[in-house]
Amino acid sequence: MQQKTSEKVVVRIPPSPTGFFHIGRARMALFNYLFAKKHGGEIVFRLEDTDKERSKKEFEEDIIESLKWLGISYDQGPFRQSERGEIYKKYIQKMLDNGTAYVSHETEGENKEVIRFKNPNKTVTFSDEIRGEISFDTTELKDFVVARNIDDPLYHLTVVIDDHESGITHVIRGEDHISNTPRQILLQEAIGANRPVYAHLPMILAPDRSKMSARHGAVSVREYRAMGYLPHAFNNYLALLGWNPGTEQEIFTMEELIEQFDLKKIQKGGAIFDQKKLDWVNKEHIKLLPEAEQKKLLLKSIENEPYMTGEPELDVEKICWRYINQGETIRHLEKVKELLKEEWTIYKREIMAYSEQEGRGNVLWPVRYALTGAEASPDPFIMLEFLGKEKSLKRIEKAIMALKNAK
RNA sequence: GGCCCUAUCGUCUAUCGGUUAGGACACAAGCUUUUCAAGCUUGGAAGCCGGGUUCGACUCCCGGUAGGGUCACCA
Repeated sequence: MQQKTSEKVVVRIPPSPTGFFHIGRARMALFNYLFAKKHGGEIVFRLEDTDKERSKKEFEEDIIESLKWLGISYDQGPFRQSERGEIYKKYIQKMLDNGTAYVSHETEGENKEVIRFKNPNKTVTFSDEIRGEISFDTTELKDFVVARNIDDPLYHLTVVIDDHESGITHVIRGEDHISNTPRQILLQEAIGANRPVYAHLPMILAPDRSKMSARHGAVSVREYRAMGYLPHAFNNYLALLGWNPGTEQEIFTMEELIEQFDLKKIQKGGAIFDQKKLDWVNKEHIKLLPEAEQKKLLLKSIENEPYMTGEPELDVEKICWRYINQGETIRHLEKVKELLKEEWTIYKREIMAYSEQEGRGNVLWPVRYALTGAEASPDPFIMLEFLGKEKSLKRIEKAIMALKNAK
């Protein structure tokens, strides 16, 4: 049965702690979050750790931390499937009793006996919010295994039971689950669960259009976090990967994302992750920050530059701007040196006035270059501020000496 | 291979039968030099192929091709 739209929306974020939280899962969590918030719904956070071999506490912590960093909160959980054995057992017993599952004697495999689903062998048709109607003939699924034994259920069964128990109304997940859907629907029918609304999102692809993996560079959220991206910018970019509101807006706050989000506007094809565009989105978000915050970020981004960690090496040729001669450059630097003796608000204004008069580049370039010895760096005033008066004066003096010696 | 999904600039995308096919990132050129976590101007760049339907298809239908997903006692 399809859920009534008047019902309260309940979605789930169900990662399995078998690896670091990666960008694909982050985007899936984001879309669930946006959808739930948009409709005033609830979010259930569930850790799918039935694979005892591969599930690790370390990964569980990484998932929780990553969600927190992204600002994706949840209303219930985290639940761990490993702690819900009694619930699953009850359902398996029920299935065994009503004949929708049976104990099967195996000739191959690890166990002599497993629990199989009694497949009614029919065609299952479900409606996907993004792709429309999808049909499968489930005969090829055979009587698939649903549990190793009554205490050891497998993925598809636990998913269906948990979704049912949590009253999940919308399953928003990756495209890789499309072919899992019919067997889960069969299981829902066997345990008497409602059918949620399905929405299968396209995948994030590597630059060669293959599946994203560690081979293709950073894939875990923790790595992007370490690289210094703003969480809101990261969410913004992830949201844009496969979705857009149909307008030309590209930079969104979380609130705007929630406000404008719509499952119907999600793309059907996979999308390549483009770090250059992420950089741009991040930059745009930085511009929205208060000036003090921007300076802090800028300072952090250059903390390892040679001119911050040590003394800059000056190339005498590069001190002068374009065709301005050395004598004139010395004169400009001497003037700036003198102006620098004033207080910050004063000298900034004075130097600016002086360079407007003498030609900005003629004055500002030598100053910036003297301070950093680099062709690319933040502007001279920012550098003056970061370096402090004493260090700045020393470096300008050094540049003047270098010019005089070169004469 | 079977089944399923998908297909517009290099990338992310708009278009929902009639547009010079729009925007953004990236790229190129130029300007600017408080410029490299700026800004401005300009430029090149796309409907996978073949059939239909229609007065008219990027848009609807069918076929092909390509890519992706999935076929576990993993999740």
